[in-house]
Amino acid sequence: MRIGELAETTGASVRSLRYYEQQGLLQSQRSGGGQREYATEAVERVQLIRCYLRSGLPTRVIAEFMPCLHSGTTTAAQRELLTVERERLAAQIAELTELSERMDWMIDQAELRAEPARQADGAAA
Amino acid sequence: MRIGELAETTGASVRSLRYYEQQGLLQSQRSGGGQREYATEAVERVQLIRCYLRSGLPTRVIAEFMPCLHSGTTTAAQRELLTVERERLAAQIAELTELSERMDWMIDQAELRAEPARQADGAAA
DNA sequence: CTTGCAGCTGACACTGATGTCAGGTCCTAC
DNA sequence: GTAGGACCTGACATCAGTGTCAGCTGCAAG
Repeated sequence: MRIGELAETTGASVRSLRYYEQQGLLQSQRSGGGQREYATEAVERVQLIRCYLRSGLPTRVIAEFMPCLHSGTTTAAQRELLTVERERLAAQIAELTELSERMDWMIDQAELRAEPARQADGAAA
Repeated sequence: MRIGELAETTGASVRSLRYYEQQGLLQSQRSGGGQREYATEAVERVQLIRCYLRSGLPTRVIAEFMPCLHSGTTTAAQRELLTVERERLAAQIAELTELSERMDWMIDQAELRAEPARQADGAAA
């Protein structure tokens, strides 16, 4: 598959795909005149990359443990990094969960404050 | 409280606090010669702002529903925004949770691959 | 062979939150 | 009143990911 198709199926821009490769997150074969050729696994790989990016990991860090996915061995440093990032992720999830609850509360409040007259009507808003 | 103290208690930099104000996230009284004066509630406010920022909300969006917190009323647009962002947050939490699980798996794999010889020893690694 | 779309590289721009510096002002302690 | 630290504004820098443009090349269809 060429870069345009990969971009379309993953939702990443062509620009981003080249950037991921430049940062060592993604590999490609070059076919003949230098055009990138991707295996079908690349789709999943790109989705994973974007997931990590959305989670706040910089490409530099992602690049460090990406090798785990295809090489058979891992170094102590990689395992350490994975563990640290997993912790970070857990903390982030906890924080977002708390924030989500706070937003629920804010939404409740907001609805109460929407039409003050309704409060006397009853709870059937 | 002045800006230095607020910065110290919240962990935000003085620079960031001024930026939050500039973006409409934070208010301050100006005392005499133009120095910012914060009420004690500002501490909580700043923590909330930073929490939202960490969750990926841009200041522009935060600024839109910040008024809910102190004005007594909310507009339909604000409630809509809150709901949309809560959804976004929920989706983000789900995604991070999945990613976290995937990392757990990666860590397991990584440990297995660490010293291949150990695999024959048994599960007590 | 030509046409034209897709791809290539390289460079510059942008956004958003923050750092940092310069030059000036406030305010507290002496 | 003066020294010095905290604060002010404004500007420029940084980082990461991405957009975008220019100029060139690959490749498939006619």
